Amino acid sequence: MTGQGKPGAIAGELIAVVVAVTDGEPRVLTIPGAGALPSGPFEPAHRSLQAGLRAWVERQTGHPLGYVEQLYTFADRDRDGGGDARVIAVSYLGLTREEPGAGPGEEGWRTWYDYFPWEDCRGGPPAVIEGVLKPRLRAWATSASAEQRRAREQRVAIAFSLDGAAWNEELTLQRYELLYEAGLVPEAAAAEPVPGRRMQGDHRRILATGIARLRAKIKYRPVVFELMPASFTLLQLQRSVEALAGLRVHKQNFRRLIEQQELVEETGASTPDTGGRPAKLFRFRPAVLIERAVAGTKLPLTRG
Amino acid sequence: MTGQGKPGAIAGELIAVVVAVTDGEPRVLTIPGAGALPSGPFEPAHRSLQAGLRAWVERQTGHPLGYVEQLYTFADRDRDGGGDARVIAVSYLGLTREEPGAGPGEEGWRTWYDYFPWEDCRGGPPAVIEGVLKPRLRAWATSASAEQRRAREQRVAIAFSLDGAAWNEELTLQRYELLYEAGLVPEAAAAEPVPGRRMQGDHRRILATGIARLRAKIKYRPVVFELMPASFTLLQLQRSVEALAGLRVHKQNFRRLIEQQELVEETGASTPDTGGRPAKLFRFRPAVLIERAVAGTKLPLTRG
DNA sequence: CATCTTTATACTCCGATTGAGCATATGCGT
DNA sequence: ACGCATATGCTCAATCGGAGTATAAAGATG
Repeated sequence: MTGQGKPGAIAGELIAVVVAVTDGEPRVLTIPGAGALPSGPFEPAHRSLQAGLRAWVERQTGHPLGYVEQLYTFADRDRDGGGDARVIAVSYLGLTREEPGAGPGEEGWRTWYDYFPWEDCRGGPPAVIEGVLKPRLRAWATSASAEQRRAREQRVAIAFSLDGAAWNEELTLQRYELLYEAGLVPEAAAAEPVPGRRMQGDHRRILATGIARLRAKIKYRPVVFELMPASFTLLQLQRSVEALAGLRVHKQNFRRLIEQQELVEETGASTPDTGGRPAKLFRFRPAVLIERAVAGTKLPLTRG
Repeated sequence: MTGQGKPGAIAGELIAVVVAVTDGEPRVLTIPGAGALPSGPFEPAHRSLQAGLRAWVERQTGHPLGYVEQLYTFADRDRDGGGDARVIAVSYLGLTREEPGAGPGEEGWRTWYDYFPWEDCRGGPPAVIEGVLKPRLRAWATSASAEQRRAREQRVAIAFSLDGAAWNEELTLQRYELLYEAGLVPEAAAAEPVPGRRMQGDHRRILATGIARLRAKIKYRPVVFELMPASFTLLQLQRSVEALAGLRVHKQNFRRLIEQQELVEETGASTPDTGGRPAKLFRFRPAVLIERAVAGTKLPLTRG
């Protein structure tokens, strides 16, 4: 209360959701075999939390994280065994490019839709939702008391857009939490879990947090940059955005918005390997980077 | 890297930005005399970080925090003396109502514009900006090398809307950071600090973070609720939003937006003490609370 | 070479949103 | 009764944003 209390001794842990987009697929860096996000201790030698995170992610991937953003800090009792050792875990979202041969070989990049199949709506509504999630979530809602039932039904309806509303791609975390609460994921000791690769502990939850944050952010901050190569076509840029959002967007409107914001400029070159008419190559305008870092961007992903 | 490293021993601290709106003024809870935000240790007894925060804020203010949101977690070397004891400080934003006589008397509520006079643009652009901040920030920019100079000028121009753009009320943190970087605030050991009450350590920075977050949030989440009494007039609601944003909004458009979103419903009663025609009293629609908590709200505060 | 396929790019249309102002209603004080 | 102050309802125009149409420029195919 007074700010003078003696804090109890605890340990610090850093967890990273490191994202790249390769060939139009959103990928996340994992520890191969372990089914876990990379994580490491926060050491007194680190200058700051972010410095600590950067240090060991760069050591592992071999190239620096451009954009780093704090996600969330946990210290829930049920994370650790319940013993005396409390751990404060600070999770981060980091963006990078998956360049071939940069790190020490054994990198575990994986499409994040392996973990959340229902989040990929680029080819229309995924069949899993209608076929598996919807009936099982309905059953879960119905099994509750009348009081709770309406609340559950409403939450399910909103999260999965069952009420006819447009799919809201930002609700990744809410959807995962619903599935967890309904006991439909292996992390919640589900007898018959729903499709989707599991992760150690609460790592899949952290990943969901990162996806949700990134999906929200690309709409108003120019963070796609960090995920793109030096030059690219407008369609490649669009595909990257679509990969992250898990949604298709109107091509012409996408170009209109990108161009009217003057985020990019032509390099002068063009690439013929698009299958049709060659596309002009673009690069991000360096001046805009500073400006937009603070001011914001727009992308044609409607907010519900 | 492997997630198995032994984390170093450190301490946990919780810092709260507790906000209320009283008589159309945004107020923040401080430790009287200390010039500090309330803060307390994270104890192993706490179930989670949020639970710990709620526990002692409720004990102090006497009424519960409705909305609590994590702001940021720091562990910078320069926060503590530089000794061995590293502290991980987790800061939170909490919303409540400043009800009279609820807590043990000595509560230190203060208008947050005491700390950031330049953030209150409700009566037009504050004179401090043109009279003090602008010349001194310009001087700071000019004093740099040609390379840095342009970048500084641009940052100043964006943060304080010197380029003719509309005032962006969400840039509270960026503005404070600029002033800090320019050595114009007492926390940065300024010889001749700019107006604005200082705080202990980095607490004013944390407060700026909270203000910025809240200003951004009220535009798309129904968080004003937590700050309003059970029933209120639309003008009172508008005044609260304006107090937080530090901006005036168009009255008719505000009402249009509020009503078309069906966030509120009439209580049936009306209050005559508005000075003119009596105003209808409204309350928030409980059903909408659940719905909007996830879906979002709109407010007529244009985003730059 | 004509034609088809494929992608790129330019332009149009229309409804929804939103900023701004005008007009009317309804209380109070004098 | 009259003016004042606020509440509340309505209009108008500019813009934005979603969706479609039309044209351009390559390679592939007969």
